[in-house]
Amino acid sequence: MPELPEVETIKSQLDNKIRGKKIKKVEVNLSKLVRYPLKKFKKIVEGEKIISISRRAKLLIIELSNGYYLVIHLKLSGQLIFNGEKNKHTHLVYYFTDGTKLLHNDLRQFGFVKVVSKKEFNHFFEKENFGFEPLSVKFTLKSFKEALFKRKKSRIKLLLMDQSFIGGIGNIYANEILFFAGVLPDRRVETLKDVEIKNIFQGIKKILSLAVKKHGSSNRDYVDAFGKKGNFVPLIKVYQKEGKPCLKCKSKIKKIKLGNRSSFFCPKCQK
DNA sequence: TTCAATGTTTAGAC
DNA sequence: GGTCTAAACATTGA
Repeated sequence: MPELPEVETIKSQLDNKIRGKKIKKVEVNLSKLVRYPLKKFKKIVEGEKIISISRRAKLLIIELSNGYYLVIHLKLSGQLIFNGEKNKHTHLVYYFTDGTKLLHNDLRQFGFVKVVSKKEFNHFFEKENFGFEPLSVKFTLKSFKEALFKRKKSRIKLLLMDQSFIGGIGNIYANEILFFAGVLPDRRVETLKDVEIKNIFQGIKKILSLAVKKHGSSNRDYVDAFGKKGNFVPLIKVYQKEGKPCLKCKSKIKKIKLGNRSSFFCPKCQK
């Protein structure tokens, strides 16, 4: 579940809780999550202080005092919980010198932790080739239009979820943004009118910032850094609402497959 | 028992 | 090169 709002929530909470703490020991119960030689990983992490926590797209970045960075992706079901209770999906535990700890859980085991040195850091993100950071002030209507112009044939929903186009939007928010904008998910970029592009742009900003404020969506497994669920689910208008009446016009919400993912929309409100 | 699920990557097709 | 699809990863719950 972690899309931008969920990762952003965890980032802010962890920044508050673990910045400045020193890692005494790291326990690894499922080594495939660690995309780095295990012995080296422990050597790099143990004994270091946490300098900062940041986010790029859906990645969480923990900066260590020795110049290394831990780059974490939660994929579908990852959780980072401060001082939580261990369970059978707890694959990593960072123990701090003050007696607190940070759990990394992952039911589906798709997530990962990578180690990146200061030297490799810029190169790493160039290689990842993330697009716009949607809540940044640098992401403007003008830059959005210019980028869209290069992807004329794409279907708009697939593009919103394309991390090299714009970073951080997943299936839930892509559906919600297009409902907000009144645009059908399978529309080709070249058919979009100017006002529709503007509405999509505003939808990106509005939906994502509202979802950050609500600490994200807990549809299944997502919890924040305190193990609590997010509060955006009651505000979801179309995602997984197939057959339910549209909140605006009472038409039945429809579902189609696009790029192997479910897309939900109101056939009357979205054109 | 079968299917779908929040994300990404890869292979292959046109 | 742009774009699309299916499959793979692992597990759960409907």
